[in-house]
Amino acid sequence: MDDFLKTVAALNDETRVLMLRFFDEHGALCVCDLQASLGMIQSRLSRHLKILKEAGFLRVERKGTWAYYSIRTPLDRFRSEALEEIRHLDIELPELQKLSQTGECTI
Amino acid sequence: MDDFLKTVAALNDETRVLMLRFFDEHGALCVCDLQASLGMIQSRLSRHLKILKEAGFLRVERKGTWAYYSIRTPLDRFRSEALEEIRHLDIELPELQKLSQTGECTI
DNA sequence: CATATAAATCAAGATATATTGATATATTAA
DNA sequence: TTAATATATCAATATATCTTGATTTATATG
Repeated sequence: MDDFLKTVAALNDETRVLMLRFFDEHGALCVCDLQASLGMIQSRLSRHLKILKEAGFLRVERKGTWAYYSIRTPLDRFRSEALEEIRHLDIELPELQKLSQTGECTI
Repeated sequence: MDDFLKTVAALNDETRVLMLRFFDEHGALCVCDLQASLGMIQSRLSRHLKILKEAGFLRVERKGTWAYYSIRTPLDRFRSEALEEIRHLDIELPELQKLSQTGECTI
C-alpha cells in the first residue's frame, strides 16, 4: 500500500507531471537545464525531483557538481502505464534550454 | 491534464484505495453497508464516494433512499491498470456487513 | 586553503485536503 | 402531512503539501 500511495502521490501534482513529460521527451537533464527550460527556481525543482526519484520514476547520475536526472528504466507496469498516460496528455511543453552541455550554467 | 490529475488525486488516499478494493471484492454496496463494514462515519464515506465517482471510478444507482455504488464499467485503460494494481496490494480487508439486504439498516 | 558553482535542505507562510459533528435533502411509510 | 431513515452537504478544525528565500553541502578550481 505504501509504495502504491507514494507512487500516486508523486503523480498528484501538475509540476511533476510536466517534469515527467519533459524527461520523457528530452532524456537526461540536470537541475539547471530544468531551471532554464521550465522557469522555476532551484529549490522547487530539487524538491520535486526528490519526490519523483523516491517514488521510483527517476534516477540520478552525478557528474562533478551536476546531477543528471532521467526516467528510470525499466519502470514497472503501473509506472509505465502512468507515463504512457502522461505521454498522451495535451500539455504545452516549454522549449528545452540545455545549458549544462555548453558549460554556461550560471543561473 | 485535469482529468488525469483528478483521477490520480482520487487514488491518492488510503481510505479511497481501501474502498475501491472493497467494491472490487464485493460489488455494489450502499453507504450503510460501508459504514458497518469499514467502521467509518457516514459523512466521511459520502465525501470519498463522491470523489471516486467524479473521478470516474464509481457509478451510483438509487433504489428508494438507498444509493448503491459500484465500480463503473468499462473503465478506461489507466483506471483499469490502477484498479489492477490495487487488486494486488497487500491490504487487510474488513469483513463485509451487508445490512442493506436484510433491511436492518439503522446505523 | 579560499572561492565559486550546482544542488540539497531548511524554515515560514500559503494553499489544499481529510475528519468530525451538525444540518439539510430526499424518499418512504404511517 | 408527519415521522423516520438514508444520503448529501456544510462549517470548523486538524493535517499535509507546495512555494519561496535563505542556508548548507559537495565538488571543482585558482
